[in-house]
Amino acid sequence: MSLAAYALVDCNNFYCSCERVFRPDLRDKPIVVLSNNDGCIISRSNEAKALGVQMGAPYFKQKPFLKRNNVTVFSSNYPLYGDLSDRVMKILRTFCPDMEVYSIDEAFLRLDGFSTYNLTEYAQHIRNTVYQWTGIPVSIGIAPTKTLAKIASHICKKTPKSSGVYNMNDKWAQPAQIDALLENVPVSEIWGIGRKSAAKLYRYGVTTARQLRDRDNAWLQKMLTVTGLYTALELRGVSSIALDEAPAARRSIRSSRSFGKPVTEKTHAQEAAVAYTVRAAEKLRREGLLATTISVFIKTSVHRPGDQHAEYCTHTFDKPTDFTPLFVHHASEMLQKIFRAGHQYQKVGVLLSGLELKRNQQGSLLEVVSTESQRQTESEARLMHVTDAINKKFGRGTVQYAGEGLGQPWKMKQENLSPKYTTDWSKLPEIY
DNA sequence: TCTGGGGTCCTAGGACCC
DNA sequence: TCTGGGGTCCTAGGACCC
Repeated sequence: MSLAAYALVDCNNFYCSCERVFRPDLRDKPIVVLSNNDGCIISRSNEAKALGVQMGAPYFKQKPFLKRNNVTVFSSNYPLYGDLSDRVMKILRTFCPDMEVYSIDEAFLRLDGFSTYNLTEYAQHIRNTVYQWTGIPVSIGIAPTKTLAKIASHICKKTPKSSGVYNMNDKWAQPAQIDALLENVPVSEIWGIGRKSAAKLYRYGVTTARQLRDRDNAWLQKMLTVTGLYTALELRGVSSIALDEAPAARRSIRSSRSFGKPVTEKTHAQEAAVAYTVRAAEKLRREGLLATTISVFIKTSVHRPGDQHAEYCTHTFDKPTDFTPLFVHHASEMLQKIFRAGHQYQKVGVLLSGLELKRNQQGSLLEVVSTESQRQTESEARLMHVTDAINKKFGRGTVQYAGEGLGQPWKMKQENLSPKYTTDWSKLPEIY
């Protein structure tokens, strides 16, 4: 029987690579992409990594260094990354229909059906095609499980001579080689082992992937719950995390953002809560969903230890809805409740959950609907439809809720955005 | 002065029911 | 009003992911 084969296709430095598609002049130059609010560095080109720029480093601290070293800085352009991601995924699907789109820049392929192929060569071919058709370089790791495929793709990125593909299955027949390989993987780098678990494992002397793999099941489950056990099984080559080809429906929608500067006024916090509520509700309708609960949270900055307050509050509706004014009403009310004067708040957020498909709602034959409430529902739907249509056509915020406020002093910082690259999405097709 | 945003899953514990 | 075990459902909190 042949070995199972999962491939992880991982776009290299994805956001940076996307920016380079439109700026070929930056091909061998150091570049970075910043998070929202120009907060921190979330993508680095290899040249930037070589300079020692750290992932997640606060931009304000790195700014002089970046300037000195001629690093080109981009603010994130998510519509662009989303579009390029779609193109990459479409190409991958033509090579292998058993596919899980794992994130904006990663996909798992299940290559079991390709046993007559030389998988390494096939992966090379995939890689070359993606690069030719999109300009995005990818790394591909192949292994008997998803967790090992992740490791394989890491190895691949670190080994220049791998030329973009690393096939662990080739070595599977020589256990000593696999042992040696896992010996070199720190436990903290394993997919599914985060900071807390890594620290815990360290305390018990488990520092490498090989050591984790060789612990007994009961111990693993006790220390790391079943998810940790699955991870260890996967390291042994026993596939325990299945390919998720049709991801389950979304369960929640969140809209939250850090303020441009700390907020101390209740009205400002409330305006932000309303604005995020409006956005979350737009997303809800765009995806044809209804929500049964809305939550609002508020928090101070972790970087100000002397001034800490975080709280959240939830409201559940009698029946699922997508009506913005209703969300807005409850969001404001809850914010009033959790806001405490005297704190410098850093962030508020809104979460819609208990989601269900709107079309599953229609045609409830058992419910007795009065013509009055029927008419009410219809006019609500029409109102939402019209506002969404106007905002889509003329830009977000054309029709705005009074509660969002006009000045919006709490808004994300924009000063550092480089105007040239915040291109309106509608302009991009002209470039192509 | 300035440190992202949006998700999922697992578990423990409480409420409720029989 | 007391006694008991066990099941289900919900939620908050923790941990992880990109």
